[in-house]
Amino acid sequence: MPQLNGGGGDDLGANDEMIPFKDEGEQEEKISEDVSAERDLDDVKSSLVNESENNSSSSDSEQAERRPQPRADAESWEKARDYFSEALRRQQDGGLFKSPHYPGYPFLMIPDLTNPYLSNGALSPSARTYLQMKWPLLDVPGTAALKDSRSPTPGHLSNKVPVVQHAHVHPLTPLITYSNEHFSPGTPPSHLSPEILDPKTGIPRTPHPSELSPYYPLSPGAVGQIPPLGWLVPQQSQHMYPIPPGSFRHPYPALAMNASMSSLVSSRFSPHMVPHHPHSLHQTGIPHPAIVSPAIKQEPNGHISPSPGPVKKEEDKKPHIKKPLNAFMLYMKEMRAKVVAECTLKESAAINQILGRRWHSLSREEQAKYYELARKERQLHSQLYPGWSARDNYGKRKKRKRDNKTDSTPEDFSARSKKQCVQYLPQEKMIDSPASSHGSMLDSPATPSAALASPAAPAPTHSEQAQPLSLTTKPEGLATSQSTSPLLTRPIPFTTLHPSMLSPTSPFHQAALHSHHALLQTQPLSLVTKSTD
DNA sequence: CCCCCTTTGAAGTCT
DNA sequence: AGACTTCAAAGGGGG
Repeated sequence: MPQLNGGGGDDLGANDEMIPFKDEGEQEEKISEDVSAERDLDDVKSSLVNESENNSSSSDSEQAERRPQPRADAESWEKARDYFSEALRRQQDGGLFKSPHYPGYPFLMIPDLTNPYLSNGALSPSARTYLQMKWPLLDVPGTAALKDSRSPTPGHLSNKVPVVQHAHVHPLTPLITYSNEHFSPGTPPSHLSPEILDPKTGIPRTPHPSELSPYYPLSPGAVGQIPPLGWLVPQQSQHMYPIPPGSFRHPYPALAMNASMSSLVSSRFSPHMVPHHPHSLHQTGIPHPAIVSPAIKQEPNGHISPSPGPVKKEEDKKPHIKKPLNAFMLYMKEMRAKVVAECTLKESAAINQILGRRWHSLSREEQAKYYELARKERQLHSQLYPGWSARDNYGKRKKRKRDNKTDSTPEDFSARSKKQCVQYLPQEKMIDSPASSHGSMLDSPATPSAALASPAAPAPTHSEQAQPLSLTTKPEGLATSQSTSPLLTRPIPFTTLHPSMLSPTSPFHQAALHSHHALLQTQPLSLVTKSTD
């Protein structure tokens, strides 16, 4: 489906829907402890949120305080800051960036930069750069109006991804993201090309034929717009991605990057996805993270073939293109490390539970950021892989457990996983739900967009269905148990909009208002419907 | 060694 | 149209 929201305002979308807090109650029962734990996490989060809301550049500093970074990084980081400052100035001066579309985006997402879990606690400067570069994607305004003046493209982006991106990236952009999970700890220093190391195995791999002939079904236009690999070059230093000879280097990769690039760099762009080998680069020179070479990726079979081995037959030809990440996934990637840092537990399942809750506790704006980001990713993905369909990946994974989840005792898992976190927690009162604290959920994506014909309309599924039902995955018992808690029915408290959002010029402003209203209107309905169950 | 678990969301298939 | 399935990330646990 074409993503027509080019227009933009609707991008934020997602607001109509409210995200119900499913299971809150149940979960609590199961994991009351967890709740408290969550609180703790929420604290962390709230602090982050504040930062973001303040939109101050303090975040980095704050983070720095929390986790002092290695000196080496400090320098580069410093530079980065300068750069951002500069960008910010431009933004303000030039007015190119009306108010931040995503006020929250900024610093809040950087979490991982200093996260000890990442890269052994020290994200290489390059990594930061990498992150910075990624950000632009987010910045891509859905609206043509926001386009960079330099942008050659017409204002109508229609269902095309705003490929043209702005050199001037939002100053904050860099922060975003995606973590560095790909920057595996112990990632080889600059001279080694991380991209050629299998993240899991750490085994250096030679560019695979499949990789060599990357398949970038980019539309001609898109391709043309994709700049050379300059962005791969770290700003501060060239540690990270060795650029093939001939590649041009731009002093400010981030600035030079356009939407396409940013997307390329986006979340899934793991270094290893970025072949340093000249051959591995597409003419565009831009690998996409979504593409996973069967040979390399430990896919379904779980086999990892470090060795390029035989040129994989057909499979190679058709690399596995991953689905674009959804908003929550993006959030997870970003926040996981943080959560992990907060808790001793490392089990992803447990972490994910927490993340799920935190997700709900996010303010609408915050979630909106991710929805937006996800939307962009999808757009980009669709552009990059026009013919790709989610269906293509069906069956590639090992068959998933058939919903037997019900039998599995999640409690077990939760219980034990939560405990570890609990230790940290202040054990304050266990609030019913994070939602209650924030007001919750609300943000579901895009309903508005849906209304607007946005392709990505976030399925209302969760928001609405989930509520009382506690959906699919949850054990039935839980679902049925108290489902209809007052909490769910609670009107949305969420009234706070960040000032920046209120900027008349900000698309977000409108979207926010729109969504807010929509939300208010819709919520009751959804509640009603749900509660009846 | 490989799947499960767990989360939400998107997109696919099925009824 | 609505319900249901699959997959996306992640990484410890367990068979």
